[in-house]
Amino acid sequence: MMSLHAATPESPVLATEAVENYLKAIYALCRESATGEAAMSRIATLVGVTTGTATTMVKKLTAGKFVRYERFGGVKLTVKGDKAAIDILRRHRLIETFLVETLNLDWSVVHAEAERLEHAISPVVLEALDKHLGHPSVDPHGDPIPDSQGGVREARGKSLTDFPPGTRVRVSRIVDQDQQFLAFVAKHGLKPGSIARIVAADPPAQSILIEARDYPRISLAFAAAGKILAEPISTFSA
Amino acid sequence: MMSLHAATPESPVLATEAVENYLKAIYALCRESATGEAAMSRIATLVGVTTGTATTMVKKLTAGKFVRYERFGGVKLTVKGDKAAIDILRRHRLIETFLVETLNLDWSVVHAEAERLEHAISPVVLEALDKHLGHPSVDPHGDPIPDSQGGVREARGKSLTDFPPGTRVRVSRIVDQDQQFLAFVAKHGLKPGSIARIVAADPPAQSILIEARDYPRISLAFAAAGKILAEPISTFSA
DNA sequence: TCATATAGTTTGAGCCATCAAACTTGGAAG
DNA sequence: CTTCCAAGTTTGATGGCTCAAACTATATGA
Repeated sequence: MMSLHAATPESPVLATEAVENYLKAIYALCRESATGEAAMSRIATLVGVTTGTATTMVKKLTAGKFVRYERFGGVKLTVKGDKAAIDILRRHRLIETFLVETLNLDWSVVHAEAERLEHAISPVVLEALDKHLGHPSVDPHGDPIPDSQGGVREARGKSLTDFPPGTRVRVSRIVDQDQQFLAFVAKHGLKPGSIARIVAADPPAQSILIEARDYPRISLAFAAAGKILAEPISTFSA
Repeated sequence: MMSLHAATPESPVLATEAVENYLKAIYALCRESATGEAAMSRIATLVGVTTGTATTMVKKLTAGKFVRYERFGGVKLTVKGDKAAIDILRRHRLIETFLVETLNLDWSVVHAEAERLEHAISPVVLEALDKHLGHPSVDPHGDPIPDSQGGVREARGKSLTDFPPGTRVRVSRIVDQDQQFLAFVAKHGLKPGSIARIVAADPPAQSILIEARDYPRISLAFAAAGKILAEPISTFSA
């Protein structure tokens, strides 16, 4: 597995904590953008720095062959940058899983904790953690955990807004790390693995009515429902 | 429990990773010095910087009220600095214990790993870890783990060189973090908890002969034996 | 086509932690 | 006493990351 903790002679750019954070941000932005490129201002916002700082850093990443980019153009990960980003993702998600599974921390708060630890964990500890957890394939939010070779199996599942009323579904993934939102999701029984039924859709109100098993029905704005992915359940299974 | 992760208004000195490392070093040096003070050059060596850098940093620690010191004088921890150092020690030792107990990593390599993680772990995660481990009182090296109030119960036990030949002892602590030495200790069955018998002492050769239960007898230089602490066992117990 | 707003870039500065090298102290040995 | 050395301090510089503010390119739309 590739380690970010060794500066190779051919690349003078250290994999510092800052570098790792930029790579993570660029990876996420490339995923969700139509063009597959990340805009400078989005990178800056996500990392939490000014755009000037982001420009400077992206130039350094370019020098280190982590990204491809030219003045006023979009930023794209190279194969090397992609590998590095996936490695960070693996660390982050295994740590989150550990915090929930082994330490019983609240599902909705582990993201921030993992954010700090992911930069300090070595390959040796990481693999021991992976083994301890039984080589999990998804983290507590339903996000896929890349394997040690860097392979990512994106979770299947469509957004809750895409199911016709009446469908019974199993929640598979929550695509948002906001603590408030995650707490809300947990409170209404919509964590990954939960079973729920789409009661109705109300397009004028931009919301749907949903009922998780053993929870009262609630109405959910499209914006929120869109961040919850699920799979339909045939009434016969489970 | 005191957290180093919040800069309080009254102290403009951040508890950065560097600051934590200096505090740990100063704590260790004050313990083992006769005067209870740490010499600048020793601090520099332990932290791994030049003495000039250490001087600069100690001045900053003084400004932050972590230590007391004046030009050309020794360095001493204040109550605040002592608390901070003990907090770091607690993090370090709990992490080491976790790495050995939960992740089954080799006893002799966990020190370096803990060194990296101790700066990234938050109070919340730390307390969860402590609970998960059952509130252990010593780490794998036999070093005491400070409790969450900052109390440290130093382990009892005398150095192996202090027992008369024939004594049966239980190893309680290894006072050295060198990976080589720890591996040696493990290889000959002298980890904390092990039972051994002092076979003979050979003052001219500056060594003792010792035999761990189920291991062949070995000869051990005073220098090495001095770093292994143990308690005598009455033949009736265990 | 031109003006302009928006996105991006550059520059000059600062902070943190570090080093090398020049300098200063204090004490021990003669 | 004086000398001298080891220990400690200071200074000037660097690298990494950041900001604010001045500047520039691009695209949109009038």
